[in-house]
Amino acid sequence: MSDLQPTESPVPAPAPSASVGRVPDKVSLDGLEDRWDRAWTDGGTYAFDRTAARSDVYSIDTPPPTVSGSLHVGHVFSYTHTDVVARYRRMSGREVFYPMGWDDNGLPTERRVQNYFGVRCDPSLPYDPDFTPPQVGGEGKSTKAADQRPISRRNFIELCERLTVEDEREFESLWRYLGLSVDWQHHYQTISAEARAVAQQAFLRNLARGEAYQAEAPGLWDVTFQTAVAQAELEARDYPGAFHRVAFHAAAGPVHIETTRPELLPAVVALIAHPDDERYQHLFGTTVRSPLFGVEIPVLAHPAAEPDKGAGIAMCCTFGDLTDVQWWRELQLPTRSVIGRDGRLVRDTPAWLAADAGAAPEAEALWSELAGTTTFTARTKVVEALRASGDLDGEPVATQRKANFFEKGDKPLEIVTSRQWYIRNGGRPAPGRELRTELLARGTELAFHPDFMRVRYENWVGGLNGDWLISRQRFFGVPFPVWYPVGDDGEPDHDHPIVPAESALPVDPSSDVPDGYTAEQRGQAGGFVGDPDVMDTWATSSLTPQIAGGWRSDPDLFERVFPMDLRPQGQDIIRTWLFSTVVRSHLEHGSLPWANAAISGWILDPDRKKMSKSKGNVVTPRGLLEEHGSDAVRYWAASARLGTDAAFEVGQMKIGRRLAIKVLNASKFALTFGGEGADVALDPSLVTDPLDRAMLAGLADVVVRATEAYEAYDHTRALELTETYFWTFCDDYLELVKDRAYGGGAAEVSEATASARAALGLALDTMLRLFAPVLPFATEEVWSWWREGSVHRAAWPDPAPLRQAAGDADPGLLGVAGAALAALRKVKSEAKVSMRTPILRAVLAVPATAVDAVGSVVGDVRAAGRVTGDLDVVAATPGAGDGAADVTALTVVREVELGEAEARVRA
RNA sequence: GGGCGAUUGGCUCAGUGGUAGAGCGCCUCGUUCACACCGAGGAGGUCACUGGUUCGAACCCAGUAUCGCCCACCA
Repeated sequence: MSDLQPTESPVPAPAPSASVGRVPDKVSLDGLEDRWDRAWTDGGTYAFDRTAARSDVYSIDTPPPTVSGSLHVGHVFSYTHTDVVARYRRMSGREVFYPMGWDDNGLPTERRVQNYFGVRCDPSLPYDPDFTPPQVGGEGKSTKAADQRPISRRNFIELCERLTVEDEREFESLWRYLGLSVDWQHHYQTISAEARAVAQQAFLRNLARGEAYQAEAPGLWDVTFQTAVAQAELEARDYPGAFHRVAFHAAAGPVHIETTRPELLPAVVALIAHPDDERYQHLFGTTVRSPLFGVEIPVLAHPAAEPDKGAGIAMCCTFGDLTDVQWWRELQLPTRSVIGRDGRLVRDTPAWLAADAGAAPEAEALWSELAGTTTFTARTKVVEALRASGDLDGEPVATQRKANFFEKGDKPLEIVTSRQWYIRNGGRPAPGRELRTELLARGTELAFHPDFMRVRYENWVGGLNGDWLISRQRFFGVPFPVWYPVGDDGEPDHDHPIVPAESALPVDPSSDVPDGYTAEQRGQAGGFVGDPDVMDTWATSSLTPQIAGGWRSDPDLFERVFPMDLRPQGQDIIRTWLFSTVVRSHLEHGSLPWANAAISGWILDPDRKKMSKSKGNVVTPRGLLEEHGSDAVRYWAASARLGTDAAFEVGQMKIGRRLAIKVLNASKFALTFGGEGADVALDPSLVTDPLDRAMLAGLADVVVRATEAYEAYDHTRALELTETYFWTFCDDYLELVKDRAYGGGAAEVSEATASARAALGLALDTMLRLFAPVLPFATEEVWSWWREGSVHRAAWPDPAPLRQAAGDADPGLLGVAGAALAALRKVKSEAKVSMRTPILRAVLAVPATAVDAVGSVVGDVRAAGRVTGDLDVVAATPGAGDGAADVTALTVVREVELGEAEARVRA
């Protein structure tokens, strides 16, 4: 929230300086998470400096996790990606605005509060300031609505806030343990007063500009939740059905149609075939009578009818599907609704079936059997009646069809006519086409990572078939900040909504009273009523940049963070969260809400299936982090590229753990050569040895390439480059130089020794910075041994001092030396002797082009290979011209004489 | 039906025109004083398939197959 909520720091941390300058005897990853989390909190390491200019800021529109759910490994995965980016940008000199939000608004919270406290929301009730819930903790209690006490919306929201505080504390704790470099001073809740005010203010501005409007129209309706739903919340699922071949009656004989929804027969308004369909030409312009109900309906032509579907002629009902809506609208058909909001057939006899209005008596009689039944029961009854009347041709043929479901629902959606609020999103043909073009253009401005994710945006925007329906007939959520005048006839005037001043927001029209009215006038003729609906949860989440950035309450902050730099999110909500945020920003600010969108992939379980929540919960994120260590789990996450699904792989975490431990140990080793603990010189001018220079030259290349990778949002590449070089550094370079770095214990430090020590220091300093975004704990631990401050506030490495130290050294020389060392190791390995076994004499054959190079490092190779006598280097390939020869493959030991290691002597 | 990804050693994945790579696993060896949560060495792949372009293809083009996902599909 932009109204800052100070975060309490649970336990005072030890002064960070206590450990500075001392390399411990024994290193460990255990306990680093808690220790450094405390130190970072106390040190304000990730605090956002709100005096920074916009150009220096890197702002992130963090996805707010749903707090009434639980975090699973997928969250850990994608939030790590964001944190890696945040840490890189921070080290690159940007002031990172990285808030955390909690999505505690919406159906999941609503349901949880109902069960937990045994209440339900009734917006018609007045607020009770002294309310105490009937129960606390829902285990084993009834979840039936009848057993839940009705309370006012405000009381309900208070309970939501009370319950979500608990969840949010737990979530924050996990994020801290994972090492997210969030500035916890900046966190927000989608249920908070500020978020509600932002959502209402944005809506009022949409309304004032004509972008929000109300319409009475057929729309998708969930009968379980009894609310309208938006196109973005649809999910097509397989649903069993059956084709029923049904006869309509024409003068010339029966006309057969096929339908999977015979219960809609009473709602039929026309039969429709394709204009070019020869079979039905003679019927166009005539009328037929519906079976059972005897309603006279026209036979019409429309190009949307598909000749090869079913019988080729369709029965158009109001409303069975979206095609019906299209026909109804374009052919101006009457409305004959028979399905109510509860999913049952309406109880009152529809006018066109009433006997006293001229309908056949049998029609009304049959209707009386159907009234109030579910669609399922009605279908059975209609089919029975059709069979009895002989209008069912043959038996129903089972089929599997696709039906639209609300993504959270389990019954197919019906189409119900209702008054709803919409926001323009380019989904409508005539007035919306221009907006659609603009929004598609925004899509091309936005940098998607990876780029191919853009097509999901384009597909969605291009395929919209209506504006964004934002009203929901639910109780918990952000209410529409409007009232309607009630006329003398007692009917609300929806065309002249009464709106509050922006300064009065947030309002709840079910309890607040508009200016110029008194509370007593609520619902009275000549008075007012509040809009009963709430906004879709996406109507609030589409404003996260505005909520987190202080659009309403902190314009100074907003100025510095908006438009934001990054929106990280999952690919599944491009059509919802990403798109709706673009719509709001485009309408309100005339800009994109952010410059970049980083799309994380799915976590797949070992069977290559999307990891389900239930499976994810078996392995809790906390357990995972505690078992492997946060750096290890972060390593696993960071090893997966953006937009790519990743396997949940414990093996990768073990590798990460090994890497983190190696960082600790190798650092300790590199820091202890001087004998004076962490006193390692970082002076590039001390580096004189060819091998040291080559190592630093290679490292400078790694810095350049890793930086390019991070700039391109390719953290995986950056990590891989760093990691590979680090292992070469450990396995070859450290081995090669350790004797020289020890300096034989001489009091006077030779130039060669000083060179090795300076190179080690420079390399370590650089590699810690390179690893810091992925392994924040291990790198910070090492940093604290010998450097001041936090590595996470240190500058991203600069290749310049490395290049200065390297001079014109060829980075390939380290590989040459490594190959020479490997050849000596191989001799011992094949002889099955200890690596400690001395080599009394050897001849090293190398490619002709590498003779000089090996010669320049032969001292270090001799030491590392424990060659006590002569080590001659000769050209393996007489004659030049093999410039491309692979040193690694061609470097072999020709003649060798092994000594005996003390170990073997003892054995 | 339209689209987007993917297909490389047992596993997880790099590799976008120049003689196939990494890690894990596996095999062999090594108690080395940074690290046994270790080290060294080794085996292991006709890069899904079929054509084409090219001096040369894992990589470019066309097509096919399989897997995953998005959109459309309710008569």
